[in-house]
Amino acid sequence: MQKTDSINIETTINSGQVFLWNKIGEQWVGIDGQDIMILRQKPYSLKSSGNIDNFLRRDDNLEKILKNISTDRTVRDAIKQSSGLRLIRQDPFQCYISFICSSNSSIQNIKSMLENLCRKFGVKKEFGKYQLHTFPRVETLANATMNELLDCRLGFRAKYVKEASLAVNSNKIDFKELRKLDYQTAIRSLKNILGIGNKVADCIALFSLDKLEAFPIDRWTQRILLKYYKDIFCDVSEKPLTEKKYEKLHDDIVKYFGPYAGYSQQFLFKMERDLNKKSWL
DNA sequence: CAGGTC
DNA sequence: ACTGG
Repeated sequence: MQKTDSINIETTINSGQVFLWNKIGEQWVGIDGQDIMILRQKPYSLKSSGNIDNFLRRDDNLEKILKNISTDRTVRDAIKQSSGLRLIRQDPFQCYISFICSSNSSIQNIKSMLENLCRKFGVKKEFGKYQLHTFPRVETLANATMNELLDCRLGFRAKYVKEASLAVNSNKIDFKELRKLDYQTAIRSLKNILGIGNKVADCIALFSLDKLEAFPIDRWTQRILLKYYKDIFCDVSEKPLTEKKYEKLHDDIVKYFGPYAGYSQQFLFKMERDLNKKSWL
């Protein structure tokens, strides 16, 4: 069991995993599916209408995982810089829609799109002294019209969100089943959905389906690989990856970083964005 | 140009 | 191609 006080809430929220969070005074208030969470570092307090231990992956043997990925020097430095950073286990539907919305967008804009969806399709819920809209239910989003989705400023992602919601509503996508499948099979299934490519599938797999070998390769990850690992992954560049190059690179990455590669990616991503002074939520 | 995808 | 900075 890990120490409860070793979680750095701000670092964890501000690491590109979650978007529907706001800092109100000293508290971070966020939405995970139908749940509302209120997290505070000082004095330390974690409150949730749902299961906070599940959200924070308290079942992970963090000591073992960090020790495992620390064999790489750059990852070891990244862990030191962002101590208390945790991987989060998100509501799968929210995670799925969130990262479909993430394509070719900024963190601030992704947050805005998701807030619009919650305001329009979510249910008002009270928790503590706060009242906010939860994330839309599958059925609600599946029944949304294109115009309603376009009103949420989703742009070309509107049709992806519509199709993706219909797929879940019809059980073509079943998160409980995907969770049981191995990484490759789950990824293949997710990629059948319009709007989900390799990178988005990896984010969904890592942040909501317990696939710790998922290693989302985006622009930042490519820069990281080029900057720190060019001798290990020979043909990396800044150019967009083709389908096959992504898969080949991912294979090599898992061989190098190991079964907890996704944890490595999270620390590296956080480190490099902070280094370049990129803003979060 | 933005944590990509079709 | 949407959209916002």
